[in-house]
This record gives sequence, C-alpha cells and structure tokens, in this order.
Amino acid sequence: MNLAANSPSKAEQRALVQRTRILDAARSCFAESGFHGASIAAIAESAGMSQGLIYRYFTNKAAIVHAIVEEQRQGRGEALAGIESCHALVDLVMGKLERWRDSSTRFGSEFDPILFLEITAEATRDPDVAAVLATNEQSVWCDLSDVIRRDARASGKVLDEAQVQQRTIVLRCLVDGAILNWIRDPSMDPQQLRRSLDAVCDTLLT
Amino acid sequence: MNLAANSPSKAEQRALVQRTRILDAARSCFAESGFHGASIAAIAESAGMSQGLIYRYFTNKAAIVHAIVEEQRQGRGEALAGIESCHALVDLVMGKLERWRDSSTRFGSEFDPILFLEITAEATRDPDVAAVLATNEQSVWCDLSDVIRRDARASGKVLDEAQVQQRTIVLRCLVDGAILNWIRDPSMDPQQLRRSLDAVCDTLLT
Amino acid sequence: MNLAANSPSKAEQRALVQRTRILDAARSCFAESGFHGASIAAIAESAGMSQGLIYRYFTNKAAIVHAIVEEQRQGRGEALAGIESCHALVDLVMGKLERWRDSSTRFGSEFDPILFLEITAEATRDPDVAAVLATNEQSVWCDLSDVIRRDARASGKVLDEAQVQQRTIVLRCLVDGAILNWIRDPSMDPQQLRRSLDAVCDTLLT
Amino acid sequence: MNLAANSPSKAEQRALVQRTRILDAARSCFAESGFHGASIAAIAESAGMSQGLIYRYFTNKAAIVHAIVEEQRQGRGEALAGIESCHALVDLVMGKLERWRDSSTRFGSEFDPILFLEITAEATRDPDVAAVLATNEQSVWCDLSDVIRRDARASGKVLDEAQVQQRTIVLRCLVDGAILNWIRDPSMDPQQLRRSLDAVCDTLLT
DNA sequence: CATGAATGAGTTTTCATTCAT
DNA sequence: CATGAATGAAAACTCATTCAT
Repeated sequence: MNLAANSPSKAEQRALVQRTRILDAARSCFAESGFHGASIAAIAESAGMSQGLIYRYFTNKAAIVHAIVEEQRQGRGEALAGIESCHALVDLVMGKLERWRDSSTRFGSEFDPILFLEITAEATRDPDVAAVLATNEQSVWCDLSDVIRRDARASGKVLDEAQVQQRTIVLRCLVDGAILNWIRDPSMDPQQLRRSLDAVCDTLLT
Repeated sequence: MNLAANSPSKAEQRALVQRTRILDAARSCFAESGFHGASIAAIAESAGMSQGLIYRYFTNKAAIVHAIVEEQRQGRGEALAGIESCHALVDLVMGKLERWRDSSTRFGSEFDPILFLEITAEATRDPDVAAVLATNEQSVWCDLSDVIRRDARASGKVLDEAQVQQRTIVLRCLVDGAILNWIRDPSMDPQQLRRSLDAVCDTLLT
Repeated sequence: MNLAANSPSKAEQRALVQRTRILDAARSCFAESGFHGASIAAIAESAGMSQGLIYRYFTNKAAIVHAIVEEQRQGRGEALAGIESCHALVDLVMGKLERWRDSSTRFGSEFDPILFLEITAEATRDPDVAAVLATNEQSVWCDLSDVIRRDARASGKVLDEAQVQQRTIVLRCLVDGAILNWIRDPSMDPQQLRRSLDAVCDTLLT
Repeated sequence: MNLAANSPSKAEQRALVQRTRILDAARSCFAESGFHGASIAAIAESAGMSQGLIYRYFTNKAAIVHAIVEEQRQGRGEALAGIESCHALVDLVMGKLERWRDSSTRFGSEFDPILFLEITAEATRDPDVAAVLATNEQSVWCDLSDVIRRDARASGKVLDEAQVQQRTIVLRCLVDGAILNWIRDPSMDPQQLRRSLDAVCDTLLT
C-alpha cells in the first residue's frame, strides 16, 4: 500500500494540475486585460478547457481573483524571506522586473507588476482583497524592518525604533515606486534605476 | 458683434459645461468602480443627464477615459509647475493625498490616487493611453530635474548631469511609491510618511 | 394644459403598455412551461421584444413572477367581491374554467388554473410568494365567510360562528378541488361537476 | 440451481436497490425544488452516488420524473384499496397530511402533497405524465365510487348511478381541495379541517 | 459496476451604443 | 439640443448528459 497518510491521490493530483492550469491562464488574462476586462471565456480558452469546467474548480470569477491575489502575496512573502540587506532587496526587485519584461510569455507564479497594480486597485473595491492586502502589508513591514536592522547591525550602527520605522517607510516607497515607474515609463534605463536605488540604500545607513 | 475670433460662442460655452459635467461624473464613477466597472448608465445618472446625451459630447466610452487621462495629466503638470523645492513637492503630494482621503465626495478635477492607478494599468492595454503617459513622463522628468537643480543651487551645491538624473529617479520613485502605499496601507500615519520623505529629500542634497 | 394632477404622461402610458405586454407574454409562457421552465428568451420572443428590454421594466425574472402572482391575486379578489351566494360562486368558478378551456390563446389577466397551481407550488419555495398567498388566504376566507352568512340569512337560517367556519372550509376545499380536478381530468363533464358542487351548496344551508 | 423463473438474480436485486435509492433522493429533491429546480447533481448527492451512475438506471431526467409519477400513482392506488368508508378516507388523507407536515425529512414513498401539485402541473406539459394521470383518474374514480356505494349500503340506503357519480365527484373535489388548502394555508387547523370534511361525508349519505 | 471530470448548449443578466421622438 | 426606449452582443454561471478510466 503506497497510500501513505498525506500523499495526494491521483484525483487530488489532477485537481491540482487543473487548478494550476486555470490560474496560469487567469494570471496572463488578468495581466493582459485586467480583472474586470478578462472574461471567463478568455480564461477558459487560454487554459484550453470549457468554461463550465472552470466552475468545478472555482466557485466564482471572484474566487479566481482571490486565488491570484493570495498566490502573489505568497510569492512576495517567500521572495522577501531570504533577503539579508537593502542592496539584496534592490537586486531582487530589479531582477524580477527585468525577468518580467524579457519574458513575453510569463509563466509560473512569477511576480507580475501589472497584477500588482490590478490587485491594489481591486483592493479599493473588494473588501476580501483589501483584507488580504492589509494582512500582507504588516508582514512585509516586519520583513523590511528586519532588513533595515540587520543592515545597520552589519555596518556597526545602532538605530532607535523611530529611525527603523522611517527607513522602512522609505524602503517601501522606493520599491513600490520603482515598480510603478517601470510600468509607467518603459523607456527607463534599468541600470540607472538600479544605481539610483542603491544610492538611496547607502544613505539609509549613514 | 462681439464674437471676436477666439471668444467662445454661447453654444461652445454650453458644450464645455456639458463636457465638464460628464467628466466630473466619470471621474468619480471611474474612481469608485474602475474604468471597466463603471457603466455609462452610472455616469449619466451621476451627471444628471440621459445616456444618449453623453454620446453627443464623447464618441465612445474610451473617449471619456482618454479625456480623463488627459485631464489628470494636465493637472499633474500644473501642480508640478509651481514647485520650487523637494520639500515643497513632498508637501504638495502629501497635501493632495490627505485632502483626497478627507473628502468623502471626491469631486472637481482634484488628483485621485485610485484614478492614477487605474490609468497606469490601462496604459498597458490601451496604446492611446500609453502614448499620453509616455509624453507626460518626459515633461514630468524635466520638471523634477529642474526642482533638483534649483534645490541644489539654492544650497550652493553643484551637481553634474548624472547626479541630477539619479536624484530625479529617486524623487519619482518616492512620490509614486508614497501614492501607492497610501492606497495599499490606509492605516499609514501621514506625519510619519511625510517625515520619511522629507528625510530622503535632505540626503538628496548632501 | 391638459397635464392634470394624476393623468399619466405619455412616457408613463408607454411604460404601462410595455409592462402589460411583458406580463401577457409571461403569463402564457408560465402557464405553458411553468415558472422555472419558461425562459426570459421565450417571454421576450412572445412579447415581441429583446430580452434586454424586459429588464427595463422588471428587475428580475422573480419580479415578473411576483407581478403575475399579485395580478392573479387581485383578479381572484375582484371576482369574489361581487359574489352574493354559494351558487353564484359555483357559477363564477365554472364559468372561468370553461372559458379558460375554450380559449386556446388565453389573453388578458383572466384566471388561469395552471398558474394557480404553479403559484401554489412556488409558494413552498419563494417566501415572497408565500407571503402574498398567506395574506390573500385571509381575505378569501373573509369573502367566503360572508357568502356563507349572506346565504344563510337569505334562507332564514342562523349559523353560529363555528358553523360558518366549517362551511367556509368546505367551500374552499370544494372550489380548489374543482379547479384541481378540472386540470387532472380533462375528460370531466362540466355539467356534472357543476351539479355536484351545487348539490353540496344546497346541503350547506340545511 | 435455485434461480427459479421469477426469483430475481443478485444483480437484479442490486439494480432494484439502486433504483430505489435514486427515487428516494429524487422524491425529496423534487419536493424541495420542483421538477425543473432540482438538478441531477443534487439528486446524485442526496442519493450518495455519482451523477453518471444515475444514467445507468434511468435514461433521462424525464425518466426519473415518470418513475416518480408512476410510484405516486401506485401509492395512491394502494392507499385507496383498503378504504371502506368516506370517514375512513378522510382519516387516511388527514393522517397522511399530518404525517407529512411533521416529518422534516420526507422520505420513503410516503405521499407528498407538493409532489402531487408538481405532478399535476407537469401533466399539462408532458403528455406521458398526462397519460399516466388520465389512466389513474379512472381507477381512482372506481375506487371512490365503490366507497360511496359501500357506505350507502352500510347505512341501508340505495343510490342510483347518477347519485353515486355526483357524490364521487364531491368526494374527489373535497380530498383534492383539502390537499391544496393544506399547502396554501399552513396555518389551517387540522382538527377543524377534519371535522369539516367529516361533516360533508355525513351529508353525502343523507 | 461505478466514478466524476468534461462538455456544450442554455440560463439570467448587463451594458455600450443607436435612434425615433 | 435632449431624451430614454430599444437593441444585440457578450458577460457570468448552470446543468443534463457523456465517456474515459
């Protein structure tokens, strides 16, 4: 008997595969047309299945949106988890942005700046999305504060709590602003952006 | 006949009033429901006119969106035009954000951060919107660069072109990031955000 | 100015006409296919208009059902209002049943036994329908009791309240049962049914 | 070999069990949501089996409806078969109605007044159902006539055929009307209803 | 025998757009 | 100039039925 306690059954595996197919399709459709602009029909076609089948795996279009939101939240959390310094953070963000621009076909649950915008906008309408975002903001805040503290410690400085908070805010604004500008101004030079962010990071330790 | 060359006729004046009524309504509907979520019916009702009349002044729903985009672009330009220093810029942005949060009925052609998001997202889909945005980015870039230069001159510093560019990028990211964070994290303390931005502005002159 | 206080405007008149067109179509579709079996598409086609237009006059399919229920309720009330004796009641009911059978194309808001069934069944599911029915039952009860009392008085008898109630129940069951049998057994002889009901009415006065 | 001519094989027995499970589930779903409102999915879940399996035992959803109709017909026949007098009939009907109201989970092949309505309504649409009902009406007619005759004989009266027919009609209307009223007016007092029906039965023998 | 994933046609409902008045 | 009734296409969602496993 290889039916160990938690090993997924064949049916469960298939269900997972299907959910993933739908989410992959939804992600790309949402990024292309927005949450409201993308139709179930488009997602179904992109996923290569009938519209009806989607409703076997998600009760709602909203449920798909929520799943995407949750997925992006997790991705953001995992990415931040391993970050040790401000410069590493800049490197991470710039890397993701460049990888995103290069891949015409974005697959996997990779970070997508347009989805990031879409989710933020949706949060002002859908309370469920807002709730997920609110919770996430707190953990992001903690992660960034830790980065700031670690960075300071590494360079032999001592920051009081007020200083940590201030710098955390700056870091957040910088990162979010970089993402937004990346979208708003596709002609922006990545190298220059990266250098600018790094420069601010340096001053954060002064 | 006082119908001199450029003085608008009565009919033209009326047309302008009507367009403004529609745009006011559209702005609030778009901010509330998004470009796709807001219906012509809702805009018409909010404008206190029939749906059909809207099509006398705008050929399309898209045309209304474009007008709103253009309007916000102008507003941004005018606001930046009078700015003399980084700190004044921070003050301007924070003032707009706080005024927006306080006004339950957002009205007039005031800056709206949600609309700002919506427009950015739409630019990735509608090439016309993207074009307007791209043009605008350049003039914003010039304005911000000027602010940086003026600030430097005022404090007796001399910056080479590379330094100006780098600081301009930082300024842009900070401002956009502040707007984004304002939406994503409604619990954020405005005073703290303002102090953080001011702090970075100080370092920009060091 | 012929715009007297309550005289309906042209628009209101048109709206009324359209509502009536829809209700006429709905009545016949519902009678033919049942509340759930009849589609909005069928009603729209039967009414000779687009599906979308129906939603200008009724918010819901449920709203149409409710309007039909209300309409039948009123019809029943008005019909009962003028009844003076049990025999007149039997005559009324039988007349309506025969007229219904004869008219292949049932128009107007005439009583329809199949709708009557459909409404009763729907009341067990839709609380709104149930509420209308419950209220109606009371007024029907009063009307029938009055008929019983008047009949008794006319034949010089005195009935105590318990007797009135008992006979009212019998009357209700007889009428409803006649309607049900009329549907269940299309081969039933109307004359015989009428005689049977009349016979019971006679005994009610004994 | 004990597989005598008519003894059902094990497979046949199983098939019977499965059919019964499906019909039990269908009955309760149909009573709750109506023939159109109840989905195969709901029936399958209620029966604790897959949707596909249902189609091994019934070709159609319509086939299930027909089976339910047939089943209720048989139940009605069997119930009437043992009836000796009008009062016994009233007792039977009232007993079934009260038992139905009390049982929150209606189960078994017990009589269900809502199903009774649903079937009658369906008969006006589905010719097959209408045919079953028509045949049934005749046998019910015979049964009721017999009850009338027996009752008369028991009380030493002689009725000519016309009288028997008239009273049979009254009996049918009373019973059907009682069922209909039971549904339409859930606040009705069972005792009073029973007394009223009994009172009419008494007059039928006068 | 049994499953339940999959389909496709159908459902109700919405909405940008047009046009007779 | 202004209305708002009307349309048709498309949206989200449901469901009876089939079929590979």
